[in-house]
Amino acid sequence: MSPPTTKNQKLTTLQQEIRQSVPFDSVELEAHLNISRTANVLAGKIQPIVKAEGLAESQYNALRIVRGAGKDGIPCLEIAARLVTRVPDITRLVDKLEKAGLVKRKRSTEDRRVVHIVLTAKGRKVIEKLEGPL
Amino acid sequence: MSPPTTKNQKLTTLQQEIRQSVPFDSVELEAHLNISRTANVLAGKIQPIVKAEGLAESQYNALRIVRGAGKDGIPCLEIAARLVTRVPDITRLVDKLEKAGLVKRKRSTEDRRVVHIVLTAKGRKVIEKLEGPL
DNA sequence: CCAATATAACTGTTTAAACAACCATCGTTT
DNA sequence: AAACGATGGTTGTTTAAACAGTTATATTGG
Repeated sequence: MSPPTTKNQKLTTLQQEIRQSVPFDSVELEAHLNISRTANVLAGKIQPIVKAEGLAESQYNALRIVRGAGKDGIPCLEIAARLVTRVPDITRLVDKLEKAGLVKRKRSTEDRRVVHIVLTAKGRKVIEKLEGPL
Repeated sequence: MSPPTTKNQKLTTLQQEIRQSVPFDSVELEAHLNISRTANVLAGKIQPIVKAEGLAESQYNALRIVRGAGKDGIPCLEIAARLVTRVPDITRLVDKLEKAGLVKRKRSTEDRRVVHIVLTAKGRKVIEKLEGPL
């Protein structure tokens, strides 16, 4: 159905680029696909950089949040709340960061339910090392 | 993208919204986070709709591509190439669609390497059912 | 004060994504 | 036509995401 497109053709819209022959049901849906695609492309550029330090993108974002919290640290759930993408399992994400020695857990004394996450020196070094390439 | 207005507080930038105290390293990075976040929010609205039919978003997108291919079907890898987000494991994605009875595999006679994916009547019905809500 | 409810974090389990290795078939070269 | 590399799909395995249920502490209402 789609006419054979040549490789060097100039493509302008997403519909052309993915050779979609059927019009989108709605402009909202098309917008969403465009945005998803853009996010995906950008993620593809960032992933290999942070991966060089053994981090996934969400882990790197979490690490930045922890750094922003300062030396008092930040409660676990607050990290999840601030992450740009929803992460339902912040515990295990922190597990990995802690296992890598980038953060450490500190049980709060005021409210013994909350666990504050604090950046370690190693964690700071990793973030700073990644600042340039990113 | 228009900043969402929450109950008590007017928020203008992503930095404020996620209460990020540290400035972003670069505008590119901030842009990426904005886009990722937008994509994530939109995905959160679409997911529950397609999930009602037992589909993940990538599965739904793949199903739309198969529909666009018409009755001759479409080679497996061509689906992967047209998907907006990278899916390295198109085989198992098709596995699930086939198991759900939404598509069927058809080995090509001209080139016995390629497998054409064809939409079933059930698959078409599911797509049409989802067109409204989406 | 005690029961009830809410909150913060953890754990178990299922499902999907990511990466690599593999098999079958085709086109080409000699 | 036999050998070669390229292409299209599949399979195995590791890792992360998603969902639900559990524990421990805090807060609230009677």
